[in-house]
Amino acid sequence: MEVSNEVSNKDHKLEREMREVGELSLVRLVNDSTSDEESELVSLSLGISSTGKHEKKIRTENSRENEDLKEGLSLGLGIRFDPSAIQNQSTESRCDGEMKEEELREIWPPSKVLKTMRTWDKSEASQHAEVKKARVCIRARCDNLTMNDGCQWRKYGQKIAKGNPCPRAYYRCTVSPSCPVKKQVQRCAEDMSILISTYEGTHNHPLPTSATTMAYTTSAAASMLQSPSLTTQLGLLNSDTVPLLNSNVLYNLNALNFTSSCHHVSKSPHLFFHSSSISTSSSHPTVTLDLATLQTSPHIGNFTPSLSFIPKYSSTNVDFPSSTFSPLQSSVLHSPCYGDYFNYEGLITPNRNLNGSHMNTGKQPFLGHLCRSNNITNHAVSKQSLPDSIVAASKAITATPKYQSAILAAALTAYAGNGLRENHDEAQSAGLDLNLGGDMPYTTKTIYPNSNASRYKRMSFSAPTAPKINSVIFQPSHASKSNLLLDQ
DNA sequence: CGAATTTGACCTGCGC
DNA sequence: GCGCAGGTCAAATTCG
Repeated sequence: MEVSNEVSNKDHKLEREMREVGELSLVRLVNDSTSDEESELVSLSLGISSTGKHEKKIRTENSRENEDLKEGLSLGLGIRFDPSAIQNQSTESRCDGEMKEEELREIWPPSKVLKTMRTWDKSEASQHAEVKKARVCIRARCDNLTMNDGCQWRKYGQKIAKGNPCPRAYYRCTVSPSCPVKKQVQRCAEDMSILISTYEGTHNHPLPTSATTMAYTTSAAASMLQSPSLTTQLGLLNSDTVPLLNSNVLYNLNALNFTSSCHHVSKSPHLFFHSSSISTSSSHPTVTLDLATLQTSPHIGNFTPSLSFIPKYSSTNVDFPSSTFSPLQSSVLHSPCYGDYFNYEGLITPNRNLNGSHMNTGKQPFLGHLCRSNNITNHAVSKQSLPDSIVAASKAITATPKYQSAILAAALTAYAGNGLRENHDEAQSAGLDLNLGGDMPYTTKTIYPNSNASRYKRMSFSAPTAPKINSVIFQPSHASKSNLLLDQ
């Protein structure tokens, strides 16, 4: 009995470690692909929450085990971060229709086979336990038990977290048994109608079209957060560039495939985010995207955020000049594309351009996408040409290699959200199927509530403790000028 | 009957 | 070192 337990524990250890190695390798890949100068980024990314010593250990482990992992990881790597791979994937799903769930399952071996792969994962992970993964937290009003992000999840645990009477459910991505992505779902204590979904990790497998938006968005947000280039160089950012990066994450987030009950979001013709935040808490750096305060206000142009940012990697406070919300962000948010990201069923519109041809091969500049989206008009919103400030911002960013990983992440997000349909009628006239995104149903059924109180006898219901985190917070303000505060 | 969920037990990290 | 809280495991249970 003891022996079998020991073996079992070793298996889990291996599983964790294998997943961790996958994450680290992926981080390296995305950085390598951005520029020649990314070697610095690689090490910084790896070192986000680890010491140099640990980093060294990771690399040693990686090289030792790399050969065995190669096969298991190569597919996911290519699809995840290689733009051409993304293009291929997208192209395939556009040409042949959405990659069906069944097809995905055929690609991956049965769970029993891949259980061995997970076992692999664990041995590495335990050795790299200190390497904390970035998380992307999404708050959205949703009546359903869970937000439909297009992925398949399997519940593996549930627990009451301190300060919230609602149980937190733990899910694992089951599209691929070796996928390291996890999700936590919990109701907001203050407002039970708000569902808080926290994503961790990056998918290492092909995703259903309906899931790509979330995947790329969370990936981009996480990359943004993890990018030392962004967090260490904030002194070079201005109020245009910060929203520039964030806008694309937020922009793409609006394509989330909410279930129909999330009408507050899915039926909104024009969406914008009241707030998003980045926290770099000691345990897990987290990007929080708040969809719960979405509004359909036509006065988006008045949206002026207050911004505070305390970079994790720098002890130096940075003062940003006051300014209104980035015109680029404003234009993006105003974009008909933005509003039309949801079709009338609240589903993601396909990644096609107005001609029905495939868009964005992954070689187009990031800003190009944004400019193009600005050209597609059909709504009664003001059209803005790209202001000089944005051009300046783009120059500033592209001239700074250290921003490139963040840009890449944002660009991937843009790719995922590219080729939006102008509206449903136009799509139909073009002979397109707007529902290519499909809607992979959840396999989970019950998350909340849990009546078994005895299980949580240790829980306490004290008020949430004051955040000890550094944060970036975008908040709406009706003041003429935004407040850019820095404190630590 | 296999797959998915539930839930008590256990592990781990962190603060004191 | 201890206790707490978050997170995970895995046997039992439920579901389709």
